[in-house]
Amino acid sequence: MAHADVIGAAEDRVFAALASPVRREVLRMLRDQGPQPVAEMAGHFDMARPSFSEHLRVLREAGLVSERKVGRRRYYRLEAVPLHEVQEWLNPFERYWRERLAGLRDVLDSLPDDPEGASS
Amino acid sequence: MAHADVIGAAEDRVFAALASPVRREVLRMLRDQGPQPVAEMAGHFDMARPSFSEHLRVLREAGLVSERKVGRRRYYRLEAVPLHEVQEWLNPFERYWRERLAGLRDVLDSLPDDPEGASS
DNA sequence: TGGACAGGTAGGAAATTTCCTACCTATAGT
DNA sequence: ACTATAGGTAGGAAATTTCCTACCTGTCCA
Repeated sequence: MAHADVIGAAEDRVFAALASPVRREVLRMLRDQGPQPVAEMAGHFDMARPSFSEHLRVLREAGLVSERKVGRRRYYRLEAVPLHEVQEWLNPFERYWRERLAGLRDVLDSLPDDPEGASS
Repeated sequence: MAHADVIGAAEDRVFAALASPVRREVLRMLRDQGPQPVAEMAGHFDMARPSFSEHLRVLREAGLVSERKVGRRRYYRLEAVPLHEVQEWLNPFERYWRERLAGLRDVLDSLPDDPEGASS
């Protein structure tokens, strides 16, 4: 069935989009500061404008952002629903890291106090 | 401070590791079927052995799997804690997709019933 | 109507990823 | 010791990603 392939391809694009630190930072900026035009975001990155445009294209094709034209600006906006799909992918793993974190906490609790952090 | 860079680099490696459908599938297999030797997992992929080894290396360097030698086999095991860090990255976005999903549900509720799903 | 500005596309170089074949190492069994 | 098996490393081709400079389009404003 082709439907599952399309879903799968969409999932691939979302995970691939998140693989870049630049693109994750863009999502964070849109989350914390709301919709913004390109120049506002691009100013935070040491990168030529077309390179930044390319990152926006990857985010757009993953469905993670949308754009709205206002005059000669394009406001980009966070579209968070695909991130929900990522979380759903993660959910079945949760019990495994909870086990591990619980085990780690037990070990730490059994160590002598060391408020200064003597590691190194 | 170098520490944050190291943390950042670790986060990068985890997200980059998740970008491959093959590697996500490996994590799922280790989750659902427990620790397994390489051949058992590799059999599910149409890929030469060294290519699969390379995927395992990426997962190892991201801290997402560990290996334990038993005879001449190496059992790989899921290490889920880095996935917890992914979930923590995702958490601050949750309220945005919840808004969206709630909005979508309202729209769907306002549509006439269509049990057969008429979308082609 | 002519800049100037926002932001995209085109085309290409360099780096990285993904896959391969060939080969090496370590362990098990005879 | 010899051979087979598990799985890694080496080296390289092809595809993809990431960045660049140059240029184009659309909108605003004088």
